[in-house]
Amino acid sequence: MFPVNLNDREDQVSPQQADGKRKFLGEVDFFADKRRSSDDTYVVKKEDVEAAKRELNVNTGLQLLTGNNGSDPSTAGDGISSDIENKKARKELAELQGELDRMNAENQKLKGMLTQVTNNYSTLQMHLTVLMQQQKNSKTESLRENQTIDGKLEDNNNQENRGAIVPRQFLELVPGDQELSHSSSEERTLSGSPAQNKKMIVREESPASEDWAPNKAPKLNPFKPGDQATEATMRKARVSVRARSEAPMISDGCQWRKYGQKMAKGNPCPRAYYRCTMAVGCPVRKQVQRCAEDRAILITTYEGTHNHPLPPAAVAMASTTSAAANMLLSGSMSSADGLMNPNFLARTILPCSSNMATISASAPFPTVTLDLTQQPNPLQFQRPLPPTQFQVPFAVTPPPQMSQVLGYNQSKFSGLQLSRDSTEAASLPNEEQQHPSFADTLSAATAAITADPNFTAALAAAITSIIGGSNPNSGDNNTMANNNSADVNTNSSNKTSSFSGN
DNA sequence: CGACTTTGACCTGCGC
DNA sequence: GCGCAGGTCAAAGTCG
Repeated sequence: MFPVNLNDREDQVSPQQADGKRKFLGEVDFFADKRRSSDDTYVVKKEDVEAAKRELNVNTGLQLLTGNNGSDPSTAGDGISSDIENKKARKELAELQGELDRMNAENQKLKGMLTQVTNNYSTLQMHLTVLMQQQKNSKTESLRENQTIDGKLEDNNNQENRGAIVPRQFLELVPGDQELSHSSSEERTLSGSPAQNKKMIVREESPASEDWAPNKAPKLNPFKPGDQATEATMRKARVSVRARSEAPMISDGCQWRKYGQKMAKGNPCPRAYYRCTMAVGCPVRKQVQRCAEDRAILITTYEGTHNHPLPPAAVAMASTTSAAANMLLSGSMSSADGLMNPNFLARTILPCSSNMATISASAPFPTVTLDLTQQPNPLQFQRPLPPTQFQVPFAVTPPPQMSQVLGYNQSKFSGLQLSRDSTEAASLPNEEQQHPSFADTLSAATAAITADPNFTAALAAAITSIIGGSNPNSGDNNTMANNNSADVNTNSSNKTSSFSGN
């Protein structure tokens, strides 16, 4: 499959080694005489080569077919010996096939085990999340009591609480030092997802210690000077999600507040700027813009990492983007040219998807693009990319996690015959256990993305389960349909027509 | 009335 | 230094 330059390989051994190899392999050194007689001239006559081949009966064919082929000139006219060889070949073939069957069976078994382990891991993680949440709540209560007794204990308790902030464990893909640099002990409650039906208590940053700051102030984390560069780079790293959606914005479980809109050069559609409002001082921002070539494609670019607990639905997208950004950065930092191996990243992000993961090295920010618009349509593979982008097509294989994706928002896609994850599917009625072919499934998924922007978050949830093991099924659909009321397109595109000269 | 959006102005970085 | 483009601010407007 990979072209191998034999000459290059030959170059890797010394002449002495090469000579030894040739003797061992029974090869002929066409250059030996020439080398001996004339050190500088390596002229080989074609006749010499042919004669040498005849003499040593060198077979340069690959002989990949082991079946009996009567017309094979190499065996013609050698009846008895060819029969023996054929039998031997058949025997070897049978052995190989047996071996292949064994390996296939083992492979299937391992796949099943992997699926089971993944599911168990997800379940355990959810349990852990809930338990730690409860523990954190109780600690917060005790902290409040301690504060009334002795204010000096606050720091110690904060230290403890840092370890107890659980929901962020899925977000801890970034260096942990940016976590909770809060100086304020002010608390507020956030309504969690209906799935958890709990109140999540978060420490709220005072404006003075705000992690994120406007342009005028440095956007760096103030508490650990040594990691400012890391934090700055982390903030710069971006994850872009391309999704086909008629909705103005994909729902990712977070609350966003629009703080600006701008006409970007080269795109008649305006770009909207959103800031996460789930916690004061959350540095996460996102940009939403329609694709210039195809207005049905919504490009959402995330930047930064949440510094507060998130509902499961938001965890999915947040950890996906965070993981992608982190991997991008860790890779870019470790490679000389600032680019990591695109194959590695892309496969890590979407290891079993037919979608595209694109890494852009274009300045100023390293960007990972998760392209969820890719359909089984070969034309889409011809989409031109900027020269600084790599595009990695993935083999279409039906991953176990895919069923999680497809089942995530099943209620929204009635009639698609999608199953939940493998463990859940076992308990479903028969008609729900029927798995569609993967091609159908993929088409359905694409249709679902097109039909409902929430699906994008569901897909991200599954991606997350691949990356970090969080359970996308833990999300409640209701949390996905959050109160994002901003409308880049309806408002803006109407205005866009008046901006058309731009 | 509070939360949110809109939109013009401003700031910053970059290329020339 | 200047102009441009991206990004952000903040006052005004809108909405429930």
